[in-house]
Parts: sequence; C-alpha cells; structure tokens
Amino acid sequence: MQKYFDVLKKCALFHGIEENNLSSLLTCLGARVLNFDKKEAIFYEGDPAKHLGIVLSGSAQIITDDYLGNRSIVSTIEPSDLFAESFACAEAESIPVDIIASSKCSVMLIDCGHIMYTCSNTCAFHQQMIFNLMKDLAQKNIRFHQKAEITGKRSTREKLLAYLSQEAKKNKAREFDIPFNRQELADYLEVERSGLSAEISRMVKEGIIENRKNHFVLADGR
Amino acid sequence: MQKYFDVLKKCALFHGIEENNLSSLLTCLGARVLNFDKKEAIFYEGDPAKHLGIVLSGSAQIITDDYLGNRSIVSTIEPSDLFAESFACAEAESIPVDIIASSKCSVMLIDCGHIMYTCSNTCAFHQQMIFNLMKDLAQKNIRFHQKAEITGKRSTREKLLAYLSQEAKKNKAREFDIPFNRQELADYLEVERSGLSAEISRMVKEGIIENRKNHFVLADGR
DNA sequence: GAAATTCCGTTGAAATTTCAACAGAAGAGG
DNA sequence: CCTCTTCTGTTGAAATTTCAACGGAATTTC
Repeated sequence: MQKYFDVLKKCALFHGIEENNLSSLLTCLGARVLNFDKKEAIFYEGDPAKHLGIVLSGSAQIITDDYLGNRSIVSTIEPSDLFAESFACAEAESIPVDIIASSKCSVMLIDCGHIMYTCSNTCAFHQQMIFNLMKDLAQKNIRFHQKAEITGKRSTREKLLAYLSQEAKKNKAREFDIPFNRQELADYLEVERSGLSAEISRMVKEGIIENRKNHFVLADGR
Repeated sequence: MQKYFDVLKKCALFHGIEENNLSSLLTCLGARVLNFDKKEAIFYEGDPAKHLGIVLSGSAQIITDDYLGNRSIVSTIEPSDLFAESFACAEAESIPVDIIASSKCSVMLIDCGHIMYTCSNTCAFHQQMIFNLMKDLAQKNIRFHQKAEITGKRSTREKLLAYLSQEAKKNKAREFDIPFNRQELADYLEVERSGLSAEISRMVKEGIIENRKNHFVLADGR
C-alpha cells in the first residue's frame, strides 16, 4: 500500500492525519486494495453499502441505468476521491447505483463501521475521520446542487452551456478537456447523443464554443 | 423555546442527546428562533452560509431560479428537518439557493461554527452532533440520488410516475397527498405546468392514476 | 358574500428532442 | 498496413415539450 500514500494523503478522509500514522491506521481499519479493468463494475446496484471506497489510480463513474436502458452518469471519480461513502455512512441497505471503472483502476475499500464505531481503542483518529467525512459529505451535497443546476435546465444547449461554464470555472480557464466522450457527455447531461452532437455543431457554427473531441474552448463572456 | 422541544427532539442534529440537556445546549450554541410569513425568504441565494436551520413549525422549499425565470424546487422541508447544513458544514462562501417559507413558519438558526469548532469546553455534545450531522448529510445525499432518479427521466410521464412511486413507498400506501400544487409539482419535476396537467389528465383517463387536487391514488402494480 | 386573485385543465401552434439509420473518422488489434 | 470495432456528425420523421392564451373553478380578501 505504501506506493499509494501520495494519493491517500490527498484524500479528504485522512485530512489532518500524519502520513507516518497512515500505515497503522489502514491496518486498524482493515483497508483492502482491489484492481479493476476498464468497464468492470466496482459495485453493482444492490450491493451492500458497508464499504466506502477511495480511488487510488485510474477513474470510475457513478451510473444509474433505468429499466428502459436509459443511462445517466451521476459523476466521475478520480484518484484520491471518496465514493460510496454516502451510502455507507447513512447505513443504507444497499447501493442504488452502479460504480464502473472507466479505465483500469485500483481502489481501496474500508468498512465504514470501522470508522464510525469500532476500533476506538487502538487508534485515536476516529473523531478526525468522522469530522472529515462530515465535510466531504457536505461538499458532495453541494456538488449535487451544482449538478442539478445543469440537468435542471430545460434545453440541451442550456445544459451544455451550464456544464461548460462550471468546468471553465473549475479549471480557471476558458479552455479545457472534459472526461467524457460524446455518449458519456450526453448521459451526464441527460440528453440524446445525436441531439447533443447537433447542438454542439450549431454552437460551434455560431461561434459560442470551439470543440475538438473532448477539448472545449468557451468564447469570451461565457 | 421550550414549546418547540417536541420538534427539536425529533431533529437529527440532537439524536442521542437527552431532552433535559437541550436547553443549556441551545444556549451554548447561541440558537435563535425566527418567524416568517408565507412566501417570505428565510435565506436568499448569496447569503452567507454560516448558519444551519431547523424548521420548528410550518414548511419551506429549497428553490433555484435561473436567469430566465425557470424555477426548480429542489426539496421541501418540514418541522424537525435540518436545512442549509450542507453549505454551513462545507464552509461554503454563500448559499446557492433560495429558501422560501411555503407557509407561515418558524425556524431555529444555529451558527455551524459553534457546532464544529468552538464551545467544546462547556458542553460535551459536539462529537455527538458532528456524528449526527455526518449521518444527516449522508442521508441527504441519498435523497439527492432519489431526486435525480426522478428528474433524470426523459419524459413528463416517467418523471411523474417515478415521483408518485417514491411517494407511495414513503407513505407505504398507494394513496397519499403531495405537498405541491400543480405549478410547484411541475417545478419539482422540472417540466412545464400545462404539459404536466395534460399528462395527468391522460394518465387518469388511462386508469393509471386517480387524482383530485394534491391527492393521488396509484393503480395496482405501480 | 361579493370581488379579486390565484389555480388549473385545455388547446393548437411552434420549437425541441428523440429515434433510427447511415457513413465517414478514428482507434484498436493483429 | 489492413481489418474490425467504436465513435461521431448528420438527417429526416415522429413524438414530446414548450409557449401563449383562455375560461372556468377554487380560494382569498375584505
């Protein structure tokens, strides 16, 4: 696990915890590392919600498919991001989403009960981790609001613009790459792929954006 | 404040805290009670995110309006519900939503910093409250997933059915009242009011639902 | 209880999105 | 370098949603 310490240090769960305590802490928590190939499921909908995860390398997507095969990408997760912590912390029965590796990736799994309840004898970091979880969950909540600001828009153009604006702000630049291909972007914005392609073409023609593959440039004042 | 103790006891923030400790705890936290008339704003978008709130009586709605006047109702809150805790716990600059009284109501406001940091000398309940906040935030996260399952549907009918199914499950009954009028329901589902009305009519004709005002009955097997 | 206001279903036209299908581009594998 | 697969833009038709407008029902106000 040693080799992942740089990633783990950045993980919100371990804020305020010294790196030299990490090793024993992880042992105490019973942390495991698992590896997945691209497109493999890290969790399936319906899996028990006992564990939270940390992405160590690669990336994954939180996905819901409805019974008609409509796919919706809730979010993407990257190294040092936590995932499934909401379900574990809420002590939900099971996970309501699929979590799918979008590239070869490795993740660390921790039984959330070990953080919230047991183990308080051996290591003194539980209060810190609970505090960290609280902040992480609050931030995830805010991100949901931001996502809702995108998907709540009524038209494809508005959704795309809302999304690109957020990305531009996040990257502090009018020019950036997005972590989606066309189909995925459509699933994230919750629109039709072909309609999205058409809309992108129109917006390029109108000079509102520039685009090549997953690289976008926003015109001034967007 | 005494008269609100029954409501406060049920509030997730105070789980595991004895009622006879509540009074001194609230003093320690600097809790204030404010009253609002129907349609009055409890918070405006842009207000500082220092305080979390607890609904004591009446009800309110979390709302986002975009620059085109498109309104979206994120959620409704009722007595003993927490609100704005995500923004306060995440130490966000400001609140990204409006919170509007949907009836005459009173709310308690608590400076979140008092829960997370200071005051640890006088009262021993901070760890408990932080733990409670963590669980509350995790549950709110799950509710966002549920909301997304509704708004992520592509058609008005699908959205309405997803919403009504959730309500039926929540009420453990095929028959229930919803906390919205038509315009509000449309804003919650993120569709057009007139289209929603038309869709409801069609579904009634088809025998899928029964409806009178805000009372709905789902047919078997929904 | 009368008047004023808000709420709600309906409707038809306009705009948008979805769907299905296809062909060229790009990428992966051998 | 060739083949096979996946990805993407385009297009036209069908379906759905939005928009604007109206009148009647229901509710609020005084």
